[in-house]
Amino acid sequence: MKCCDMKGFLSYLILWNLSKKGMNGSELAEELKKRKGSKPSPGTIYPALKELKEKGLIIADKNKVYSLTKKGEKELKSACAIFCKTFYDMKDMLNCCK
Amino acid sequence: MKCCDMKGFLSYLILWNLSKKGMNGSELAEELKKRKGSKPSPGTIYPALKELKEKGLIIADKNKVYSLTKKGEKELKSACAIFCKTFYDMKDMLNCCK
DNA sequence: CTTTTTATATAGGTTAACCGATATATGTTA
DNA sequence: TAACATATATCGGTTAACCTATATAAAAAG
Repeated sequence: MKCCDMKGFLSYLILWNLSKKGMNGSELAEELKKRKGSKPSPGTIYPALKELKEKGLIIADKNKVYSLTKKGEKELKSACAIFCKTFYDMKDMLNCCK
Repeated sequence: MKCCDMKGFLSYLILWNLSKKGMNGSELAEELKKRKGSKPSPGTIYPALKELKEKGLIIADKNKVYSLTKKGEKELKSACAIFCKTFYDMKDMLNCCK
């Protein structure tokens, strides 16, 4: 166990980012870099997109710009609910690192 | 890959909870149940506590009530910073699930 | 003191999440 | 069109995170 590595939120963050704005794989990687500090590798981002697509949560247009399906929007909403319950006191966390 | 499973925050949440209040293992498990919905098993919680102790981030008193060390407080602060950077727009997430 | 319950500990195994390396496809410039 | 750059795809492997099952210790009840 590696403390506070904060893995496991890639798919969540992909859905979240795509809900804001349609993006292709590399734009998405840049977006994640802003959040995480390091850019996820192609071997991370494309398999993740593939799986989300196969699950019917996202779709791609001809230019491989991804966006959420209806199902994806529902999924994101429920994931947000879990997130918010888990970190119900996240506002205090904002103060913590000041 | 299992979408939106939100693993990987156990240690972070342990540190966070202990920073609020000293607790033993089973109290901590109850606290995590409130957040996650399901109670982490003994095989999850005690190895996690052991590792955090071995890393010098937490200490136990005679009654096995754990609290943060100075090092643990520093670690938590930096973990909070990472969390807040990664989820800088978490306020929007609160609205998302309304 | 004995029994029962509660708490803690640990070994072993599973898997989700991710990355490195590599290959191919697509676009861009000369 | 050739050379180069960028974007996408996939395989194979690693490991962090966690759980199940089981054992032991401690506390509470009888």
